[in-house]
Amino acid sequence: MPATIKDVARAAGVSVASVSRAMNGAANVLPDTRQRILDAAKQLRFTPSGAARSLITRRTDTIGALLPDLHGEYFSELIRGIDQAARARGLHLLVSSSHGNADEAAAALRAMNGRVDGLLVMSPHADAEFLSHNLPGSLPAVLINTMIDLPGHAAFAVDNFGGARAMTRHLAASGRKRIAFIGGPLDNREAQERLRGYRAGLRAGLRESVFEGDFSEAAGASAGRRIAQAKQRPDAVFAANDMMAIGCLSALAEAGLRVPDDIALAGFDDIPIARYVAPALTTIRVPIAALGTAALEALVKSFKTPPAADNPTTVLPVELVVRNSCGAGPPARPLPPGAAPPAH
Amino acid sequence: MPATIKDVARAAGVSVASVSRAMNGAANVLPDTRQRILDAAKQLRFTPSGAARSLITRRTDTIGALLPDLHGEYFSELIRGIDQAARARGLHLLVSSSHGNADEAAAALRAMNGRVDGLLVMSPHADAEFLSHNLPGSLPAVLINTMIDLPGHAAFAVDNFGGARAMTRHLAASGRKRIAFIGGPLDNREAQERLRGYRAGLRAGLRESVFEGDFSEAAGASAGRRIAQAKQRPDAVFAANDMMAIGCLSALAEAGLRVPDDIALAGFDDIPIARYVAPALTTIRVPIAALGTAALEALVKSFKTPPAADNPTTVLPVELVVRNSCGAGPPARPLPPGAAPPAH
DNA sequence: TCCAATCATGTAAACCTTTTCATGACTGAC
DNA sequence: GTCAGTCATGAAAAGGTTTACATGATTGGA
Repeated sequence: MPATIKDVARAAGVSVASVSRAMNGAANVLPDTRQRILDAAKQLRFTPSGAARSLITRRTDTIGALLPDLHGEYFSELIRGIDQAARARGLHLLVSSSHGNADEAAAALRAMNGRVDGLLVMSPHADAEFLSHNLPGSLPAVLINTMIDLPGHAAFAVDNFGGARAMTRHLAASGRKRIAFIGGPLDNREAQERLRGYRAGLRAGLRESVFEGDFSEAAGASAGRRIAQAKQRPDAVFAANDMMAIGCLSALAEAGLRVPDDIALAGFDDIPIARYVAPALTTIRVPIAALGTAALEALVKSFKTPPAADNPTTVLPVELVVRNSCGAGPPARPLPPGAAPPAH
Repeated sequence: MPATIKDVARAAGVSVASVSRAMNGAANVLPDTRQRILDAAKQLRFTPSGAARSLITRRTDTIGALLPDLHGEYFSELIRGIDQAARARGLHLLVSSSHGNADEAAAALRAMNGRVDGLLVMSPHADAEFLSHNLPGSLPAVLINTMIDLPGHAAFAVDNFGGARAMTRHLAASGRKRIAFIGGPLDNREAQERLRGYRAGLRAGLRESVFEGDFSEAAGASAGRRIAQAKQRPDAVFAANDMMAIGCLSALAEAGLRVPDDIALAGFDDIPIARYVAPALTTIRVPIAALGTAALEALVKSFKTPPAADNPTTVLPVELVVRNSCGAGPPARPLPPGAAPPAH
């Protein structure tokens, strides 16, 4: 039974309207009265109820983020980008993660209604049909990494296709002949795009060789073991993300293969760990945090001016980062100091 | 202008009460009526307003987390533990981070009121006085890693002191004579405890040698440079967290020192990266995710039965993990596959 | 055939705040 | 001394939902 505005009003001997004014710093309240109210409020440990307040205000100062997951380096970076931009605007963050199926995701979406001013959506279930059915009516939303165009909603994505193609071409250009690919989950848009980029990057004459994976380190290790034993062993492995590349690296090492001498290795994402493994991982740098920031900023902008109906997805460019794991990197060198965020 | 329950009632030709009942699956509504209401609701894309609902229900199904930061491996792990436990109970997560000063933290605390059912607080500003002044009255809260006892609130912490003492003793036992320590932020409780543990672990005869740091990789590198040039160079470095140890590692390598041959190195936390650096980092494993889970579970429990007034902080045990960086680890070996979470 | 019980549905209060409008006191100018 | 204007304050509506209570219809038993 927390104190309400009424309790404060009674204690200060004024009306609730005056309390509201005093608490919100309205100009027209006598210094004397204001002080009496503030004292009473502090005394009673009064804090206005966010629910009641946003019911009448129609603002929550909160944005919701629907993410497939919360942990791991990738999401840590994404959340960092979102949080940074949100904080700069005094917005809070309501996160919701890991929806096993579309129904759960829909429920999460519904639960956000009335609690957030807008939505950031990055979900494997977020196809056009799902969204148009489940997005609470007229709640602004920005789509992340779903390669779909939903009229009235801004969308951001990373150039997964271009990055994967560039990496494949780089491996081919450095003389690798049999380039294997470890794929991500089949139903994942990003994984699909990366696979498509790999295929586009293979020059005529290079044979495609795809191993299945699911973006996890364990899957990378498993693929690595199969690759090490393949009769026609690949001389390069391109994993659809860094975590799989790292898993693969350990499997290759266990099998006695040297990276990059016996086999080149590359990843995708450039998560912080990529710099630290030995050999350091050649990868595609994805502006993960920038993706989050851009999405949040677009969302805030759409509060004022709803985006035009025809809004093609904004594709953020990626960058090839050559390190030692593909044999074309700089000579072995100490770890770069790096401008790292405080750990805790 | 999202549809409200009234719109649905009108469309279905019933009262708002019936709509509410139908939407919430109450038993006493005719199948025929229910279907009509559900159809109308779907047609109008109606989603109940969370604000209005929790205003009357006095439940939000959301828990708030006040954290000093959101990114980095440490918080990623912590959030993972919290999120996992929250999801299992159908709770949402409202996060708030990085409060430069106590006023900001207080504002964040206030903003949570009426939007959450309970609070997880881990903040450098969270001392007993701050909390008793700023915690919205009668909002359940659980304290994390603040070494303070606040009557009526459960508290969890990891054994920073014991862990640091164990690590220092381990280094001493393996023959190191001059063990330097890189400290964390001076105002950080955990850092203070770890320093205390370091001191307790130094046997009589070993001299204390503390370098300043702030938990960031850059600070670790900076300390590493100073250590490499010290006239009486230490033969072991114990960093107050892993990120500083990693920064230190790169500085030592740049200075031409071999780890562990010339100098041993140890960290604290056992963040995922620790396994991957070369040489792999000896460290103290902190059950970060478990800390989050335990805190959330205690919070949920306190909804039903408020904790007793005398609730000593629950201290979670830590574990010494010996790897190669201290010279006492297993011989160089391939990376362990590890049971890693999917990356994204 | 009538009465009691059951049950679907409707009415209205309650949750807590903000904000519009009304009121009345006071100021200052004529 | 009156009147317009200024300004602090209060009364009350509004926001969207849940729920206790009221109502009226239907059923079943006597």
